[in-house]
Amino acid sequence: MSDSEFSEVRRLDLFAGMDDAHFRALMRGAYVQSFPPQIELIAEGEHSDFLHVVMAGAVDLFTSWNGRDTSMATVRPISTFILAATVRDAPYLMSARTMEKSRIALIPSADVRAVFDADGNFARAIVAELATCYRSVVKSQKELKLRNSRERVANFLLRQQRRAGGKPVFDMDLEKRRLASVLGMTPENLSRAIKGLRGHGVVVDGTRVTVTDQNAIECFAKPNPLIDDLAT
Amino acid sequence: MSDSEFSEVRRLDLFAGMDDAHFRALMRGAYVQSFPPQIELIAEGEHSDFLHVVMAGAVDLFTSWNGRDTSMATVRPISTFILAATVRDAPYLMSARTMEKSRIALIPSADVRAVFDADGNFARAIVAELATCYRSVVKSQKELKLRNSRERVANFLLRQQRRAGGKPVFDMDLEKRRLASVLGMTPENLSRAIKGLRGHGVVVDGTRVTVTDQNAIECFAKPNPLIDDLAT
DNA sequence: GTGACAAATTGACAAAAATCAATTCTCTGC
DNA sequence: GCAGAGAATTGATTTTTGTCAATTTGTCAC
Repeated sequence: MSDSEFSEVRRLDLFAGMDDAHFRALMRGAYVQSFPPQIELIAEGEHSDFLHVVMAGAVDLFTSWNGRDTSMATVRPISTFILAATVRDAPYLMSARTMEKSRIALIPSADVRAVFDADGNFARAIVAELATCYRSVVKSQKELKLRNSRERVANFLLRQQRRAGGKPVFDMDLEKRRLASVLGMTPENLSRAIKGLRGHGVVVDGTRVTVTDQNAIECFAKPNPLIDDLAT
Repeated sequence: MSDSEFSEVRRLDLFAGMDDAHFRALMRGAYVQSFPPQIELIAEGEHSDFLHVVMAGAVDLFTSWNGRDTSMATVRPISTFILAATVRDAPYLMSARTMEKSRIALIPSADVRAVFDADGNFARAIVAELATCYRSVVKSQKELKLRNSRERVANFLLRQQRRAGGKPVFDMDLEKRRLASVLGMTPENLSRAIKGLRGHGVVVDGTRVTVTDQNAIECFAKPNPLIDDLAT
């Protein structure tokens, strides 16, 4: 692991507050590896031997059942995934694959659990992280159950706009077929939903989104902080 | 709080391992209250002042948006809810109401956070509980995205059967309109789905479920531990 | 640039699910 | 036991979503 990577990991909320000796103990067993695109990093059902940290690139968390599959989330730098499986010492509920060339740090789960017992700050950070993850799945579940597909698309675009700085023109940083899967619909339906939003002040051309009438789209989407705010 | 209630709370996974002095400190500020059915205990968006523990009865966690609403989960004794909001000191994402006459213990959130800092065992228990909650929402989200309504009903019945001891005849302990909402469908559709399962070895009469062909229903439902196991 | 391949779009259609209206059933309180 | 209210069911219909097939668009290696 390079020095700059080392300190990048160190700065993560999860590790920032912990004792330096403990952090170094964690990193001793860790290693960083580069993966090409479309590599399956973990498969659901496997036992969780490592906590993963995405240093660069992007990772898709997905799951399948009975021949169908669906994207649950995208993990972008710098953040961790499968923390819950690690602390519970339980099998992964989701599979993970690189979406692009990615650099991943792997920290042995056993070390995470050991240091957790020794370092109160780390324990607190884990609690905060888990609670945040939990709340984020709850929000996404609320969206799935309360909104139809067009509403989900509209609100996704508004969230994306905010992430991109709030300007009326911005980029979807996501392949459409994956977005469709994340939003729980087919790519065909996503196409139609996007077309349907033209009447509500949004035009999408390829990956470029233009909000022609901010008021109209917000009026249609009715974004709600208890669903759409990423932070709280 | 009565002595028996006190020790019931004490025995919860969340509190079982913690120091006795800390537990008593937590309980000092806590109080227990009885509520009639259909009382709204908390409303989404409110700030989380108390960790709630259901001692008796049942509580429905639900959420609404734009005039629609949906049940997210049912909390039965003895367990806590809204732990994530408490530890994050953040607003509730869901509302809660009693489904029947219920007895609820209320523990000030500030006390929970304070004792968390002082008691390593309690911190560990909170992490375990949060990770479990997180994984349970992930499972439920997987079910929503990967299964159609009839499959969701079939798997729900199998889960319920297991909870009830695995015998071929058992009770759904849930009102059908609420079950429909939990499973993300309308009551009308639930009715039809149940009728459709008659061809797959299950008959439902009122609240009584009879599995006439265990093999057939399992073959149709294809239950999966990574979705349907409550524990892992 | 060109060809090859994957992604995105479009239209026609099918399936799933929601809605609406009308009963029927099941409690509960009297 | 009976009335009334809410829950559950049923049928008819509409809306939403998914599926399939064909076409267009975009991207990347060469």
